[in-house]
Amino acid sequence: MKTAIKIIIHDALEKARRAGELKLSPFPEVVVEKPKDEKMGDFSTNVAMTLARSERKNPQAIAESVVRHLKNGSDDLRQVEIAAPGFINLKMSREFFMERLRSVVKQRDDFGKTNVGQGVKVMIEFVSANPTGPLHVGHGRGAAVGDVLGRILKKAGYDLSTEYYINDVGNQMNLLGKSTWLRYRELLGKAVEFPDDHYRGEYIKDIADQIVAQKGDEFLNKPEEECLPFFRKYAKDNILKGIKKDLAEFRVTFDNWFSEQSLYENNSVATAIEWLRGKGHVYEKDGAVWLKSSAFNDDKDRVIVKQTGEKTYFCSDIAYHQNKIDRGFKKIIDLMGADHHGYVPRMEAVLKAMGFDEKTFTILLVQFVSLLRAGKKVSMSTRAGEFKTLADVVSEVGVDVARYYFLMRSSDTHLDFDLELAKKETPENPVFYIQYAHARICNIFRAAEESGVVWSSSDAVNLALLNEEEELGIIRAVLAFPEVVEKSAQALEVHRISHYLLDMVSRFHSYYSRHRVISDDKALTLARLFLLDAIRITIRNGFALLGISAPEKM
RNA sequence: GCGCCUGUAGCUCAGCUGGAUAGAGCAACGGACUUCUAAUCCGUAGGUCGUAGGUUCGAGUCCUACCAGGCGUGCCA
Repeated sequence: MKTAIKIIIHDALEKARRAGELKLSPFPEVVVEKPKDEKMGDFSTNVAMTLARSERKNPQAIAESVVRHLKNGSDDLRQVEIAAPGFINLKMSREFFMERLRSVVKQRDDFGKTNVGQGVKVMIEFVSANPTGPLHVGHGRGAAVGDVLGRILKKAGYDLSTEYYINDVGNQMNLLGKSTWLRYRELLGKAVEFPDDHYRGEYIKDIADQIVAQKGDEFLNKPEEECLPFFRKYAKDNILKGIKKDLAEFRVTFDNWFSEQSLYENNSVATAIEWLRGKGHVYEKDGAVWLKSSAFNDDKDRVIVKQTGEKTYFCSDIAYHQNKIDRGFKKIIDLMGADHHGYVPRMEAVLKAMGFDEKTFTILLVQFVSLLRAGKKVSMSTRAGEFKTLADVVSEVGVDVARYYFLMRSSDTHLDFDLELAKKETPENPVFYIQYAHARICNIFRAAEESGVVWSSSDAVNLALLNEEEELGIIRAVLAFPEVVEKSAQALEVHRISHYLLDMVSRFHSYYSRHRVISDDKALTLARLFLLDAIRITIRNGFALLGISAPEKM
């Protein structure tokens, strides 16, 4: 919608230049926004102010000149005003809005689609939690944000792939295998000493239990080294299966699950190191191999091969990202928990060293989640305290609520997730507020059908009857949806969608309480049903982006 | 010490990449169900945008310094 306005203003500027009134070098970027107060107009632009300096004229004079050329341009304009200190406020004709409202209903599920992405290949990697235990609430936030970001990017016209990187090698895997093996021995009556740095969770015992059931004491008298590979793999597979199940229930799916181990098996890690060595980005010191990341803005150089000959986690991550580049992704997004933020500069250094445009590599940090119950912090310790896994939270509050809570705040602020508040079906809980609007609309359609109204979205419906101030406000809000999607995609911010829906829907609730939709005035009834259909479509499409259901009854 | 995030109404948070008189929800107070769903709506009250400077026509937004909270600063992942 705003692009249409941009073009109109652009044309007016062009005419002003030809008339010799403005120099326009350089030609300014036209910024169109919505005025704070809807009474001032439907749109406004500040070009006159931004031009003041380069034109060496005062904004008022520039605005006057632009407006002169605006007036005899477009049928869509109803009124043009200049406001101090130089804003140009535009009011659009009714037809301008009504045409677009019709197109919302025609587009249905596609409403909100844009093409800012222009089919650019994007990879977004998220969650990527070690398969050493079930997902916790923090992972849940990352999962929700990553998943929704993906949906938004797709809607905005990107060619998107989502991926989960599985850290299935290295020290953590060894600890996992060892932990399981120890629990196994314990179950079979051996006295074991369980080290502090091993995985102590109950789930390890469950896995050991399964192994006992399947394999009996087969491993009891074998040496540790012979047992560990089996325990490692068994525990990993088991936990990974659980992670996949939890995510699926949370409505999060991935296009690809990428194994770290595969990078070793096909020699990618070694190849990556050699490649960097060839470029002179790698050197040896103290018996280890270092990446010269400090040459690319990192605080210091980083070890990629330890003295022991083992590769670090960072090392395979280098190979992994080289792999992403090789697969042709032009935009690479990594989601990480904020506790990993120390990792950002070195990762950026790697991408720079590999010659990848730094502007198209983004690490998004998702801040912590504090789980509360009625205002009191829920302990997140591994000890069998209160709810701590994602699955637990989901089963308590439901998927819709859980997702909404993770998505309602900007991801770079800490999030308080209060379980009691989340369960309340009151205005304190915005999910229900939005869902209720949808259910209400569906109910009106049911009532209309029951009373014999035959509604349609045909062009014969006279939208000019939508004259109420509230109606025009809602129409404007509905039509803004594609821009919200676009902005979310550009800023990589999911919470904009939640906030938008809340605002749009509150206009509907307010409208609902002031005006009846179904009345004896048949033409007006049809026009209002048309509007409600558009609102309903927008709620559904918005919820589809958030992965939240839109119930027809509540 | 250094780095990252945050600081906006009593509470939880927005603020559209620098625009017009800083906005919602909750909590408080007062109203609205004989109607298409009251899981709703209407009204009142609530502010030194952490502090101090700077940049300009214009700053909650940008730059600098400081204060407070969180996180990080491994040959862990």
